[in-house]
Amino acid sequence: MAHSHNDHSSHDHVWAADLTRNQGLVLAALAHADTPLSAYQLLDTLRGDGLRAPLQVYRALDKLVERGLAHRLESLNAFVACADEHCRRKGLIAFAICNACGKVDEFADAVIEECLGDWAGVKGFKVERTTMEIRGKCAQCVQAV
Amino acid sequence: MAHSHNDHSSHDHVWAADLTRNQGLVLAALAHADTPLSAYQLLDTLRGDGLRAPLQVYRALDKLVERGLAHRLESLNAFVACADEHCRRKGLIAFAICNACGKVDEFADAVIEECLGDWAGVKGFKVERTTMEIRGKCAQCVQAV
DNA sequence: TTGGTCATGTAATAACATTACAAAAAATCG
DNA sequence: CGATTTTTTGTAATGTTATTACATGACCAA
Ligand SMILES: [Zn+2]
Ligand SMILES: [Zn+2]
Ligand SMILES: [Zn+2]
Ligand SMILES: [Zn+2]
Repeated sequence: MAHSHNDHSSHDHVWAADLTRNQGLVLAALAHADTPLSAYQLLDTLRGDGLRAPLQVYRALDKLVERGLAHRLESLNAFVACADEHCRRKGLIAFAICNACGKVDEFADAVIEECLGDWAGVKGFKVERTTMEIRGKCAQCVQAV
Repeated sequence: MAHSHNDHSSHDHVWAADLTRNQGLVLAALAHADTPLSAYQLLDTLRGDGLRAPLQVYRALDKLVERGLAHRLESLNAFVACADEHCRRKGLIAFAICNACGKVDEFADAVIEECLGDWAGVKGFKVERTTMEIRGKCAQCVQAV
């Protein structure tokens, strides 16, 4: 791979060892943001690191999402770093997105997943992927009147 | 309103009486489709009826979605007519979308909604709107090998 | 060395959605 | 009724998100 292993020295986390340079840059940008970022926001953020075209970002995002290191929020057309290193061992993931401050809370719920499994069993539907996004106001923003 | 009350004679359903012409056209197009349609697909479909610009479709969709007569599928950037005349009396709505044939099954699940309410209660999150979209294969397409 | 696979770079284009402004139609009210 | 206000419509331009097509370079293995 094209990964040169000398670009990540300033990062807080140990990235999956085999990320390419572009993937590492995108994941780092997502991890340091406190709200979701669109592909074009990522591109702007990373122009200083040599990224120039949307496709470079989209390709990196595809891989990161595929590996569960990042998630796409369909209702925002934006992306977040995975906030839970165990989320791949869990099943369905849900996101609570604050419409006021933009912060996202990632969580898993076994009961919801079970409900879904029941429904799918009855209907004969084969679930491949589930999007669950709750929009509203986080506790902090509710208090802030 | 601009509704002239003479355009809907051929429809199978009784539309909400106060739809405007554009809203009626868009809802009829969605209702007659057997898969979700994007705004631009709707526009193409309705060019013969005089629609020319994306905004005409988007405006109609906004109203229809606001009133619960149509739903937006975030993971497809597309829209469907509401398949359940009582869906506005229920709470959370989920959509099972077949990746093979494109058909969408709209359903409500009280247990999932309750889980969500519990989670929101604990977290102090004020839920405004929930998107739940299950992607996979419908029974028919699973069988079709 | 050669061929295969994966990642990258670049340009162009497609698909989805909104802003801004003007005009027409409908509802409201004295 | 006519005057006012609100809603809907029409149109153009623009902004945002995502993909296609094609060429190149890096790595690996036969
Ligand atoms: Zn995660
Ligand atoms: Zn908030
Ligand atoms: Zn519905
Ligand atoms: Zn199907």
